[in-house]
Amino acid sequence: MVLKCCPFHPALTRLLPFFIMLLFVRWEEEKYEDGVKWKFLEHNGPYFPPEYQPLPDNVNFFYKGEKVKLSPAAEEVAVFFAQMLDHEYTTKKVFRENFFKDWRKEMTPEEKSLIKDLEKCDFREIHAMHKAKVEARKSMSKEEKQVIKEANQKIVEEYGYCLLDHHRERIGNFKIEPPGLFRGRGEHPKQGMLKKRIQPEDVIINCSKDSRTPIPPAGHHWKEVRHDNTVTWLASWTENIQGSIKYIMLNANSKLKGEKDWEKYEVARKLKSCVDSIRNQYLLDLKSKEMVKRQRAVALYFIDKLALRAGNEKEEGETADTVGCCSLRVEHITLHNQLDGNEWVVEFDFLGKDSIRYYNKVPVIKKVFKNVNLFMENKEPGDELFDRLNTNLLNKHLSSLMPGLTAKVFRTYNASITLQQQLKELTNKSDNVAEKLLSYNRANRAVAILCNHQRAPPKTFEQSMANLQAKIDARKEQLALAKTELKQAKKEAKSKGNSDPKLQTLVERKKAAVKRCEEQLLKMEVQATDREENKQIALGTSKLNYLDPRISVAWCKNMDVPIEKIYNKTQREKFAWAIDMTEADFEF
DNA sequence: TTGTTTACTTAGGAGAGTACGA
DNA sequence: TCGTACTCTCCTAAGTAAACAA
Repeated sequence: MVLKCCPFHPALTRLLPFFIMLLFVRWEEEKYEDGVKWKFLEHNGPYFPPEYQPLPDNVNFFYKGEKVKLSPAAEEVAVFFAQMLDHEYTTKKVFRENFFKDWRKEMTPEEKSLIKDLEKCDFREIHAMHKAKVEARKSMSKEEKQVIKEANQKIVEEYGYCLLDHHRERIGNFKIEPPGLFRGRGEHPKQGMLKKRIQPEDVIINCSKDSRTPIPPAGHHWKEVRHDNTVTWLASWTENIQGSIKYIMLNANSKLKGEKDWEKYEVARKLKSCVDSIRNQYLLDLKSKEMVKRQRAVALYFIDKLALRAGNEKEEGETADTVGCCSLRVEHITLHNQLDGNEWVVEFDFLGKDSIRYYNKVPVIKKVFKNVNLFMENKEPGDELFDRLNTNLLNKHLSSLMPGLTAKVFRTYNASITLQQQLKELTNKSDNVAEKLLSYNRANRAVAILCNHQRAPPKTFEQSMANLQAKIDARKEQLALAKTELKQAKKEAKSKGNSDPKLQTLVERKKAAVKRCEEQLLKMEVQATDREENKQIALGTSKLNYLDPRISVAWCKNMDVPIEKIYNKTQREKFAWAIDMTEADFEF
């Protein structure tokens, strides 16, 4: 099939099998024995943020209106707070309390005994200095910006790459996270706490034995240097807020990540072939005598139909109160026998990952409805809906149905299959590229809605919408005028018996003007619709994480749409494997 | 069986960079 | 040419899930 539509020179055509083999090798070369991720790994270690620079003498902190010279450690933390003063969260009680508590830990005994009330602290000079710095950076000349850019380039060149099994690979996040005040998402109980500066003594380096070990910054040493080739990370450290481990890993365009991504979509495609029998099974399980099975079946029904996340249990008080499917509580569900003309409606209202609200009213089958009703009986609002179920149990069951199957595979599968269906339904080969792209975005949007990928409406949204509307109105007026002029021209031409060539040309010109106006108006109206529909929806997340790129590549090939129209440079790099290997007839 | 640790993917926001229209 | 609006990149938090420990 490659050959039959191949546009290459015959000599190249003969070489094609070789190229294909090369591609194959590039993406699927030497699978190592189980768990081994690499044989050779060399890098220069992470890049550390610059040391703290104390405030100049003319910038001061005040307590109860008195100038106070803070010790460097206390001053640095004060600066973190001062920099955030424009943000709403510095007004939040939890944030302020956490900050003040951690700030006091950095103070000298004298400072501690003096500074006892955050309300009496005046950070305004520090804040002003910070704002001035930001302003100065913005108004730098082209040349100054160029100098900074080149310095950054140099850092990337030195720390941004590693050598992994003969390939020079980009590192995703080669910089150690700088210290600052922690801002979790949503109502995070730890917001405002001090995120401490990471020292080389906190960092574990991972590289191969026979590589050049990264050299720690002068006067420092690493916490540990290990040689574990069953993991993909190059360096790690433990963060002080949650005590979780942070990793330095490869960029998404690396071979290792690419292979993993490809595998993910292959598992989802495998689900396609057995999803019917899995669905039949959980529908049967809805009637099971065992409560565990019925709960499992209902949870699976939600995960499959609504693309809910698994919902691991989390430690209370450590993070914002969010849930997924298995951790849903009674208070997140309202049942309606009848609602808006539908029977058996389940109303969901809960905060999911990143404290993004999930709100949905879903008509379900009667058996599911009755089961949920049963699960809720004799429970308090704060009780778990699925009290016999957890993600571990659910995934154990799933992997027994299909190797590699877990709850999150359903999200990938349903997202990708939805994109493929929507693209088929919405696009016509005869459309122009703009129309095809609108269809693509609509298909993408359908997936984003399914997965509940939201964003905050852009701050300038109302304004920019109003601007666009003003433009539309102006264009409408212009169109009305053009139409009147056309009418007038026609009338004049007719009065001359349609015989004056000059008047005929004028009529044609006016007709063209009307047409142009109508087209522009339509384009703007489409744009307005698109923007309005996209107000609170983020398309990027599904594109990057849930949609098999081969669907999009094949669609581009079929529709003669350049791949650059749907994937930007980073996305093309990440999906290079798909762009290389996908034919127009690819089916998810 | 249950809790803990680890490794990895998924996520939205901020700010930098770029394009586009007045 | 400038300002504004949109896009992209970076950042790092917040999930999932498997391995391991008790």
